[in-house]
Amino acid sequence: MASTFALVDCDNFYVSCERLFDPSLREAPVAILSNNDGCIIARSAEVKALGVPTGGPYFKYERLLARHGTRVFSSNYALYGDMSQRVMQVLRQAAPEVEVYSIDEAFLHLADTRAPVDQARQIRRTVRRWTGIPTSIGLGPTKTLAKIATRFAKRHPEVEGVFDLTHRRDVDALLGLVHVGDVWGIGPQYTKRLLARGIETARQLRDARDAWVKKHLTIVGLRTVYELRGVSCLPLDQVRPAKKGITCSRSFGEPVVVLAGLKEAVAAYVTRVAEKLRAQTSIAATLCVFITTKPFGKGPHYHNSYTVTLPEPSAYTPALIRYAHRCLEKIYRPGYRYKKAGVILTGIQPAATHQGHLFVQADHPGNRALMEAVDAVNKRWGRGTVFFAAAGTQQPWPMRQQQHSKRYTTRWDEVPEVRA
DNA sequence: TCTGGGGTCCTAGGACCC
DNA sequence: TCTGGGGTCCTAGGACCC
Repeated sequence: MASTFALVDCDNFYVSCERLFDPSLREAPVAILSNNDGCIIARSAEVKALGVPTGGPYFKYERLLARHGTRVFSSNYALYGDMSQRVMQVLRQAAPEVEVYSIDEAFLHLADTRAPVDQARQIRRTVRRWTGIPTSIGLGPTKTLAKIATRFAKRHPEVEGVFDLTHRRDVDALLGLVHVGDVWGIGPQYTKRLLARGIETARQLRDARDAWVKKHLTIVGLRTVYELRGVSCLPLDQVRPAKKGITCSRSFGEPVVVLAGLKEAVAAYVTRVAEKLRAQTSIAATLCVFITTKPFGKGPHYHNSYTVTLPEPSAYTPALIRYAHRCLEKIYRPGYRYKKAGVILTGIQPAATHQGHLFVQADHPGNRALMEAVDAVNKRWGRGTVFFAAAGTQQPWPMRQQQHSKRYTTRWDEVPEVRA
């Protein structure tokens, strides 16, 4: 028997997290900014109604938002990550099979296949009661249709947060109303191609010719089309696979010109990716560094990257910093105003199974013990308590984060206070 | 003049997602 | 003045091998 997918999607997740800990926000328009306070990445319903798009640059909308009394926050991932875990924990108790798809979404297979809507309502109530986070839930025979159902649930308050798209007749009618660019898996480029072909709705996409879709949208697009037809091609992935690449990159608050500044930034990013690498008990075989002046601003642009294969896969921060600095020296050109740099680790493999190289001692036991000690201290006392001198103490490239809320749930000194 | 063909591996680039 | 960051997968093309 074909099973039903449920997609649980938190409503305005970052905004909901902020509102949870500051009740004065509940009636106010709220917007959350990206790193560097550059873009608007989450909006309350009021802000959406103002026509402010996701990803819109903050400086463009700053005045409009202020005029409507919008409360604006820098993103607080410590808080959102922690709240996300709480929501997912509730879902795991409520359903036998759960795929955590993103920080604010999960696909489920429901235990009781007879009354999925009742069950979805129950899950929604429980998440709300135990975590305070509001959600919407869409049901469908495929993930792609469940996505569309969720969108509908969010846009039509009369369905009270749950919409069921498991019945054929409903699907047929609804797909005719969904713009093709709003289908999961159809981005701006594919939308352009489809519109040029006269395909404007999800229903037209569903009925498109397989051969044409495969040719112009690849096998990925064809899977989407099958999913729209009710043929499930994207299974529920319950176990999160180990990461294949780990990246840390940042735009600089102020452009960086000198090599020494870039070196400090890159060392800090290496520190971060190496932490993530060790947290999943892996080692990396390849390291890539990139620097760029793009994409905005006047003047000559320069973008370059350099990739090294390590003599032996490693998760040892000082060694990785050394190689990253060598990469940087290869690509650095003086005279440019660099806006962003990043570090990417690939060739990731489990630390346990690695067969050590006889003559390369990058990861001898002393190094591993040192990393374990550093990670333990930073876990206990907060990230960055112990760090490598190469990452600098001045940080000439600070992120702008001017409107940070407190880390209510993860820092003892920032827990909410209750006054009698 | 006429000079194979198929398989594998790797990488860069492009598309998508939240 | 001011435009995020971290991922995934697929394809095409080149290198290399037999």
